[in-house]
Amino acid sequence: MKTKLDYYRIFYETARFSSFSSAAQHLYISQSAISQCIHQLETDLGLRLFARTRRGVSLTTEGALLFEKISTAMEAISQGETIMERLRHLESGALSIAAGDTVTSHYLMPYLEKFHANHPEIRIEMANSYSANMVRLVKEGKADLAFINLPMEDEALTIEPCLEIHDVFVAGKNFRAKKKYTETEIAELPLILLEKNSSSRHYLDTVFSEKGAELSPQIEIAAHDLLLRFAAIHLGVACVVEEFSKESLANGDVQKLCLASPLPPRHIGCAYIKDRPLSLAAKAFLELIRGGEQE
Amino acid sequence: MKTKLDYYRIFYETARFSSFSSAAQHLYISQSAISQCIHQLETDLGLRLFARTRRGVSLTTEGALLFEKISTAMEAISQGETIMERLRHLESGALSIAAGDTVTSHYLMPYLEKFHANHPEIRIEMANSYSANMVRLVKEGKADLAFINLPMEDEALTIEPCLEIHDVFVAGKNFRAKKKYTETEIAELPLILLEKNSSSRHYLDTVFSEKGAELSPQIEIAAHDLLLRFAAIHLGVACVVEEFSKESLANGDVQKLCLASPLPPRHIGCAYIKDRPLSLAAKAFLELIRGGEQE
DNA sequence: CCACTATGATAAGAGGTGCTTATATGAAAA
DNA sequence: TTTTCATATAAGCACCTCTTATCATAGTGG
Repeated sequence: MKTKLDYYRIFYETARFSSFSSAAQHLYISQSAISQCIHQLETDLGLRLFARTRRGVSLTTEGALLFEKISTAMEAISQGETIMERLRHLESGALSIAAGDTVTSHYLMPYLEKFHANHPEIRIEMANSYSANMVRLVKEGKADLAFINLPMEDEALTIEPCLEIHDVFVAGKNFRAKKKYTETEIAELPLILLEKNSSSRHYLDTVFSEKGAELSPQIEIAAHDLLLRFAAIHLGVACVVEEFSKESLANGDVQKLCLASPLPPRHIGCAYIKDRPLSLAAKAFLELIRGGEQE
Repeated sequence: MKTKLDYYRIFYETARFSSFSSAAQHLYISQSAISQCIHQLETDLGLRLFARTRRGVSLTTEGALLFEKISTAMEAISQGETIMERLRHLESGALSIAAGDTVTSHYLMPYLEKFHANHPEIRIEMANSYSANMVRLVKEGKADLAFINLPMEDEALTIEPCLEIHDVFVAGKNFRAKKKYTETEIAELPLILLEKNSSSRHYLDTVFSEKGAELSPQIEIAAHDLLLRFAAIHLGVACVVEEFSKESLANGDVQKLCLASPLPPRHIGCAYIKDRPLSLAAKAFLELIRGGEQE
């Protein structure tokens, strides 16, 4: 049971070549080595494995039985090595990312596209959820990376900010905006906000209540894009992320309201388990995000 | 592709134990050895295989993929070793014997029975045929041993006599036998002989023609046992092998005719390929035949 | 028929590799 | 803190595997 495994590889090749000398050539070792190796194997196993004939060797009944098993073993190992090779060159593998819809479509999309272009054979798995849930996915190893709203603290995670975002208030184009709004004035507008369970909303409420203003929106919805759509048709004033609203702002569907003191910027961060190496695919994707030169 | 295979075994055990130190204990080597080995593997493959955590290690995504393959490899090898072990102790394998019906039933049977009793897990395959055909089976590796009528010469075969047999003439119990018969007298009797294509018949013809007597049997048949049956019901005088006719002779169904000069003894021989080791099972069976002490 | 080639077996020796022990490092537990 | 339990690293040695060289045998070819 403690026979050198390397002997089996030699046995394998020798059996395939039916010759000590040609196997030796193929393995770049001397014929003598093969001879000794097989001899050793036969001694260890207590069985004759090869019948020595004038022209090379041939497997005995017992040797043939061993060869069956060793073949599958060697093939499995070879497969494993091939897989490792491919993994190393990112020609295979999987990338599992957890991120909210908004972040995915307005931020990650181009990176995903590029990553897929660079590594078309890597399967990309996206998981959509709330921040807390995404963190859980990462901790359970079900996702490599999670893109979440900061701030977020977790002992077990490395969290690095990757995008600065700005919360702005927008209204439809016919809305008559004042030059500047104070927090209190904003609070009096007919607001369209995200639902209370979202971290963005939670953040917003916190900021405003610190300024002594309570937000009581007329409309609460779950999707960022709908905020823009609702604002565009003058259902109210929405608080959106400027970076995720470029299109609507650019084509004039909505206008941005000026605040006396703009809301402090927030960050989108990328979270992954601290003491566990990222999969190569995840590492590569992270490099892409960071703006590093991709291989 | 030229990574030391032994490393994979260490990798395998380490992965199973999720710990360098416990794997080390289990493998009876030092923890340091494991550490170095895994490090080497990771370097060779260019991938991280284990995530080092506070309590032991765990496979990375890539490591898990490798482990799948290495597992099947290690299991295959383990199976192979088990098979070899069983073969060595004759707890498994096959024994393929070529022999004629008569030889099988009157000579080999008790050996086969004993062999099977000793090694119940070895499958016994019997091939029935004529001598020439049996020799072919052995040469083609389709039979380990062939039991044939001697003399028989073949460069590629080792042929060892294993049973001396005597051709005798027998008649039914009512047959009035003379004291002694000469060859010529025998030739004049109503003979029952084997068919011309059998080697026994060929031998008989040769012997008699050397004595100047031609045999022209009244009845020719293919099976030895039928010779006895025909002789018993007084259809004529049969030439049979004494050793294979003990029963009929003993219970008086037939009587043996005395010859002035008995026919020279022949031999049954066991033939096997000269320059190819016998399978262990065949070797063991041969030992049994030779009367050697079985393990 | 004898040299020549190709097979594997054997002997002896060198080199290298994979162990060992010892120590470092780091994090968690006490 | 100190202790404990994990892995990492360093240095050196012993063994084991491969090499070279030679032998042995048999088939091949001129």
